[in-house]
Amino acid sequence: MNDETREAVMTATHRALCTHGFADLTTQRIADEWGKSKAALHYHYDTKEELLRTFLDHLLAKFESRLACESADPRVRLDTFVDAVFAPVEADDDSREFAVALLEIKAQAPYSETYRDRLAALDERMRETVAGAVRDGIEAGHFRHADPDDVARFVVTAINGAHVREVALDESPSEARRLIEGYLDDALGRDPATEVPA
Amino acid sequence: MNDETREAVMTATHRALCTHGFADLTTQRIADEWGKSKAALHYHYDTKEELLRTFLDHLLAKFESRLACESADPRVRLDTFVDAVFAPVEADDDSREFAVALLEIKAQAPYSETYRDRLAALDERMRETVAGAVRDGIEAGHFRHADPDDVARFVVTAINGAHVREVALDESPSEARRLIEGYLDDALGRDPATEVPA
DNA sequence: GCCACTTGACTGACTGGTTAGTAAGCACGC
DNA sequence: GCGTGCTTACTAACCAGTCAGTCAAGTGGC
Repeated sequence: MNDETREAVMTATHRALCTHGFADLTTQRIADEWGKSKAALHYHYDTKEELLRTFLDHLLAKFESRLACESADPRVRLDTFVDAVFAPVEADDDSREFAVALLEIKAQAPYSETYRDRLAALDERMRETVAGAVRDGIEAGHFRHADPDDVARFVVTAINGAHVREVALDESPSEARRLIEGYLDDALGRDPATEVPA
Repeated sequence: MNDETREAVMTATHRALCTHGFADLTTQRIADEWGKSKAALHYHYDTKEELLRTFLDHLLAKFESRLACESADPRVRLDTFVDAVFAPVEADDDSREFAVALLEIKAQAPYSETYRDRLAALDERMRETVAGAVRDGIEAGHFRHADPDDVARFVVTAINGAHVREVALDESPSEARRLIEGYLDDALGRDPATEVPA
């Protein structure tokens, strides 16, 4: 398949997903967004499931690339992580719709090993990012002593909670972000990083 | 409608929901669990939506009653709350399946004002329970000073997160419970309550 | 330069299956 | 005999996936 075609289908899937939600996402609607026929979609992807699997991989790869931060300062790495999680993707004006669709996917994870695996990989990546930064920050004397894995798990759990609340209660995530940052300050006794993020 | 009939339909809905999940919950499956025909359901409830609205009310009323705790000791009230949230309902051996279905409902909240309203009411109830206990605990000198609303919001957010993780990652909620209790100890400087929960 | 053929991308019409909701009629207690 | 509670049989809509065929862009032989 053409790279250009692939990208167009991924974009169409994303738009159809945001417009109609995961539960009402049909191959017809993806095809409509794409501007081609439903049969053309089945020409490139045998089943709807295969298409969605590809889409999810595409999505998580993009998100993981946003988590990457090479800074040597663990305080900067932690700040960048929180930014990456809470800031909407560039040029994506339906980040709210996307959050909705993502929660629908999370809710379907018990019925699909594919989804579960992808989400588990993403979760591990997030926890490792936080735990690594906390560990390095303690070692460097920036943070007070704490269990890095516990802090990471708690922070990511709170992020998961903020996600549900944004979707199910239509609550702005900014409140949750403030509380999570407050928790990090208390738990780690953070001194503010003076470096600018790389 | 008969009270007995109502209860039977609610139980059937609950079972069908746990067995098939929310996305695959059909009137036929509810009718099968009930032991009557699909048309009999439509005799009592005009639409599927009306039935589900009734079911959700039934469900949240039951959960709210579990949150009720009359103890005068705020430490006991807080413990009871955490117990109520994390302990599975009595005689409910598919609490995991129910958690799955509940997340599916949360994910559908953006598309249904009914669901959103019910979930918002439940959330407020939970936050008030925690905030009230924290406020009283501080006043009574059991807890160190902290913003009761902030603590409540953070705890409930973490509980929301634990819920997603249980469903999407198949993670036991016990780990999250430990972290939340640890947070409460740190944030409030809790001294253990010696009373037994009422 | 032209013809026969292949290949990749695609379309429109269709199939089989599933769904919420409806219609018409039946049993039974009062 | 009449309403309440129910059944069987149906409908209209919608869905994923299939299929036969179209079209354009090659490819090789001569």
